[in-house]
Amino acid sequence: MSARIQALPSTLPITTPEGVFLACYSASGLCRLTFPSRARQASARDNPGMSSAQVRRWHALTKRALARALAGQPLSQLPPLDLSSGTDFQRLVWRALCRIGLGQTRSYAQVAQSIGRPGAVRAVGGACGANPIPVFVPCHRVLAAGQRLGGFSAGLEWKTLLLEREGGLLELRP
DNA sequence: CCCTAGCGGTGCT
DNA sequence: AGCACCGCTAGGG
Repeated sequence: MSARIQALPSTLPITTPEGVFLACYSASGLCRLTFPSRARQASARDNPGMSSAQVRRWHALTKRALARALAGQPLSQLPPLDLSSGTDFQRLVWRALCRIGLGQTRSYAQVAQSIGRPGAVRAVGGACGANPIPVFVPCHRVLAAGQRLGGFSAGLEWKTLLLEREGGLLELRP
């Protein structure tokens, strides 16, 4: 019986002025961040007492960085991001998103261009929607052509809020 | 504004 | 293999 201390993904809450986010950690880092939702998030807190020292350290970084992001400030140090859940294409897109700086935006077409798949515009939208770590992997900085807001799976209010906080806000047409 | 066609990746059968 | 989604886009009423 291997005393394999299985580092089960643990999900921990983060209380912010905007509501309670949930951060999920795998053995290799932050693997998911979910927006507050009016729907119950009660069950999501699995084993708060069972998180390892490392997870608690990562969580401290996540909390601080999220607070800064919501204030429109540059991120502080992040925990390692575990993006292994994605396909090759999705990870390619997510890496590209990480190169969009604070206060900047790109179009889905520009992102597609930047990863050398100029035709995969729509697929880029799909990959953005599959982004497991929004806010830190800034999928909200990708707009539709003509500075239109485009979509956001977690709800367009979040996309708008994040863009407003980052100040890179122009006028967008709904 | 609306509609349409074409697009690439993903997931389900 | 096929098919139906899509956070898209360009082009044409």
